[in-house]
Amino acid sequence: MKKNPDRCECSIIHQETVDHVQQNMPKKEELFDLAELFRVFGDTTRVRIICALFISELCVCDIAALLSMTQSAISHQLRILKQSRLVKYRREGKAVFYSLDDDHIKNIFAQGMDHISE
Amino acid sequence: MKKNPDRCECSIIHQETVDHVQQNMPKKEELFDLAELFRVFGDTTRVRIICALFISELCVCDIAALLSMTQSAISHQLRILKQSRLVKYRREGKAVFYSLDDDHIKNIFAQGMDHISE
DNA sequence: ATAACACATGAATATATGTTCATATGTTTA
DNA sequence: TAAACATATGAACATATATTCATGTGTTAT
Repeated sequence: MKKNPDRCECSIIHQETVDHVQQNMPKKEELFDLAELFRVFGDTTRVRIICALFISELCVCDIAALLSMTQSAISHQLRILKQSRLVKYRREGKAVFYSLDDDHIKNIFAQGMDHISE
Repeated sequence: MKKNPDRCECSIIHQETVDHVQQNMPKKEELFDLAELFRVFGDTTRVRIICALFISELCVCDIAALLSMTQSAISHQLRILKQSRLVKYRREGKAVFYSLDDDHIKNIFAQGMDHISE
């Protein structure tokens, strides 16, 4: 996944436009972080977990039962959601309850739904 | 990537909650499509292309030069964006100009930026 | 204390995916 | 028509990642 060939093999057609865009683009690192966030949303299991948590706080076993998946698989995915600061959790005895920890997810998902149902 | 073990190995703790969530969740196929859309946003190159197109319509070579990547790599990614109905294109002589074809992307990206800059 | 339960996690495996390379397609110009 | 250019695309390769399996950690109950 190298990303810096010496130069583009095409002759550049619109240098001024390219310069203008270059000057107004967000920084590469910022866009990397943005892609990283969307990558978290780009998995069916995680999307289903998030949608479930829209409706109710749930413990790990609840989610596993709901999605017919193993506790381990769910736990791994919850870790990723935790690392992205999208879910929070609280311990209650042996159980750990997860819930959403972000106000933007709902809007992002709603907009996404709008797109796919066009 | 099997997703249907015979049953969750845990005893289910909150069956009523699980039932309630199950009844109110969007359909699995719908959530698959949603994840598929976000997966498209989950790559740095595609995110950078989209951000560039926020600013200006661009031909393939312009984008390749802008991102210091090969024409081929850009072309492959544009195909994915095309298939997801996120970009459109028009031909002008030898060049093909790409632009955004969706009103939701801007909102989704703005919300995403909000999240990462928290 | 020890067994049982809920959850977390490291390693391994299978699959998905982004880039490269070679080449094909479509358009313009000589 | 042929050459040059811009773009598209199939195959190969390398990397990323989701699930499984085995096992570790933390809590409760006996």
